[in-house]
Amino acid sequence: MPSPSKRELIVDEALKLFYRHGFHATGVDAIIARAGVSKKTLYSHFRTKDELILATLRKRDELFRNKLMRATERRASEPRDRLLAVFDFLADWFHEKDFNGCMFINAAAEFAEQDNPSHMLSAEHKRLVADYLCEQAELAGARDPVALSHELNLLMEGAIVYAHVMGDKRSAERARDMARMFIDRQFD
Amino acid sequence: MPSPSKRELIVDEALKLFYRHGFHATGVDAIIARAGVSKKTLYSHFRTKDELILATLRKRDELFRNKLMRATERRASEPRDRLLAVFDFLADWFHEKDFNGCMFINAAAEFAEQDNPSHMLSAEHKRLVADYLCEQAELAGARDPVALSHELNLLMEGAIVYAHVMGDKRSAERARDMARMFIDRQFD
DNA sequence: CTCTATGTATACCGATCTGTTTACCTTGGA
DNA sequence: TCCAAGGTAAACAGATCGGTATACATAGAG
Repeated sequence: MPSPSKRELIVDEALKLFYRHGFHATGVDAIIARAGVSKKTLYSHFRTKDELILATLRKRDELFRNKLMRATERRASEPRDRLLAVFDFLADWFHEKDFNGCMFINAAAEFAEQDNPSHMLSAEHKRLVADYLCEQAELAGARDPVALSHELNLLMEGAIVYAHVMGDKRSAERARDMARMFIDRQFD
Repeated sequence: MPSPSKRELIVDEALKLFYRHGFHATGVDAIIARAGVSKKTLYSHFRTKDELILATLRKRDELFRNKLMRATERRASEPRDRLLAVFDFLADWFHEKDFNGCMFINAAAEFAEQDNPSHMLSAEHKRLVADYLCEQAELAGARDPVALSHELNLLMEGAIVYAHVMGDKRSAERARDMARMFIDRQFD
């Protein structure tokens, strides 16, 4: 049976390359070269490149949401404060040297059809982030947690686009200021 | 000298294909086939595919901003109302059958480096849209037109991402409701 | 020691990519 | 009528694509 560490190695390198250069622009040859693995090994773990892309997106989803949850829970202990702390997490993320936007927005751009598996997985990721926000909003005792989570999520997406397309990293602070209005409105 | 109508034909077909399938995934062979033009003709008008991509993005920018301005000015005569009408334009756009997100967000996803010409052109497009919003905010007599235009623009980007990645077309209405708060705040 | 599993390295497949070249056609103007 | 401009169709070049196959190395278990 295939060694799990090889598989992980491949996914990790694919993650970096897909995120930096895009999915279509990254060939499997580049991935195996960086992973130090033969092509046969790659195709023993993944039937096609598309399957590798899906595995990569799943790992990215797991890593990203863990990072988001850890960061916000480290910054703030009260759920209501965590709703704001999400935007501090964004600010840090935007300033990472290899920031290249949201990988799932990028994936949806390259796999435009709504029924494409990679596109669907991207939508699922966004839904899971919104679920986390909703959960925190509930814990905070917001009047309408669902509506609030959608508002905050929409602000996050806007900030990410601003930061990536226009290179304006202050968008995290702007979105944070905007978010405060919607949070406060839930607790008057 | 090359006939202008041929060039236009090529750009128009490239626009459709790039928007629908992405830039890397669309080959020049598909473009010339759809345009009914020989490869030599394409390369007499554009030195490389990248140059064609840039010309395509320039045309998209022109078409999109004209459509945005016409639609908002048709819907509302007062500048302050136009700021809200932008989100009605978004709603209509999201419901077009060939809606595939914002072509410039998609371009920035495929050409991730900030100094890539296509990425820079995408940033410029976003800046020009923000300029239009700022102009309308000024005409409306907003207290801080620059800040308001950034807020509205960020809401627009968020709504677009929501609509494309998650397929949630109601995001235009949600963003509109959110926008009202920031607009009203400028005129108390 | 030997067999088997797992891996590497590499050649190869057919398709497709961007871009060039060749040969031929059509059309308008002097 | 003839010529040049601008076009088409198609072959071609060289690289790269995703994916397969072959040959060989290595290491652990019996």
